[in-house]
Amino acid sequence: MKKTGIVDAGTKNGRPYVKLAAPEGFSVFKTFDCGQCFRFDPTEYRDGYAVSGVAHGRCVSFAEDGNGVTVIGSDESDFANIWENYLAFDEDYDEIDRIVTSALDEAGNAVMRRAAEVSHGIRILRQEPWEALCSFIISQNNNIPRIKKIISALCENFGEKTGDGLGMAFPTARALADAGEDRIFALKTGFRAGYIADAARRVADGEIDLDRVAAAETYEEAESELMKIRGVGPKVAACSLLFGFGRTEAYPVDTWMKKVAARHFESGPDPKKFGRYAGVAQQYLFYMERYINSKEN
DNA sequence: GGCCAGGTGCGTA
DNA sequence: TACGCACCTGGC
Repeated sequence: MKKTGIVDAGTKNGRPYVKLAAPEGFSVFKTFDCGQCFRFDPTEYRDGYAVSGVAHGRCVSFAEDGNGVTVIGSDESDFANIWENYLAFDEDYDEIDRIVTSALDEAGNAVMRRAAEVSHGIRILRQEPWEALCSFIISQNNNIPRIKKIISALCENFGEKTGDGLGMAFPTARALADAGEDRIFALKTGFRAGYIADAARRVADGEIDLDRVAAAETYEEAESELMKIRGVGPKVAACSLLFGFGRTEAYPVDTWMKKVAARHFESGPDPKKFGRYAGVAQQYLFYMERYINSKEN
């Protein structure tokens, strides 16, 4: 794998930035468009594409153009300590692609090659566990614009200002537990208000220890711990584990993945065949299906 | 007006 | 164990 490195760093318009030699094929657009995170939006960027948002309690922008990727709002130390890991730059996606496109039978591999091609450049982000858990509780029976709206409202009401004062961090479990179900419901969370409150209380009280979930030996162990929370079923647990706990073997099955199974496979792909990269395979198939769907409509 | 949106819990067979 | 159905809300 080509080594990721900083090729330039400095300050522009009062904000630090680092310019990267990013891994070949890394796509800011696809990574932040594929539905894995809800706090980033496209922003104006000359000669390229950029998203801005908040993660790990910091405001940050990721910009891509013909020359590479720039992280705005980050100095060299933040990049090394936070964003390099957030973007999972230590993962070798060329190798992962080889694995997920050769795990099935001939027909299945052909589907996977197509999915990997359409999705080329997506990286599974390493988001904060609590934020991911809470976000995917909100995602159930919901659409992306409204999920983003609700999360933004939670941050505005119960989050703390980011260090640079430019944005609001995702509220802690304690903050949401203290807020209580009624105030969470008031932000149009609907029937999910009770779920969010339950999750917040259990996490804040230490009844559910997210560090222990992260350190769990087996997937089943981590899953069953999360599923103690009201409103967390297999799908929400899988999304949380994949996007918030670094469990790349998690394989969330939602309505899109059911469409994938019906459209492209005799009997849906067996996630076990993809081993510890089932989640990446899932994300590729998911992205392909949504891509196909957007072309048809 | 009814249906759907990146599910889940609950009641019923 | 395996269904069907309701659930808040907003957009079409």
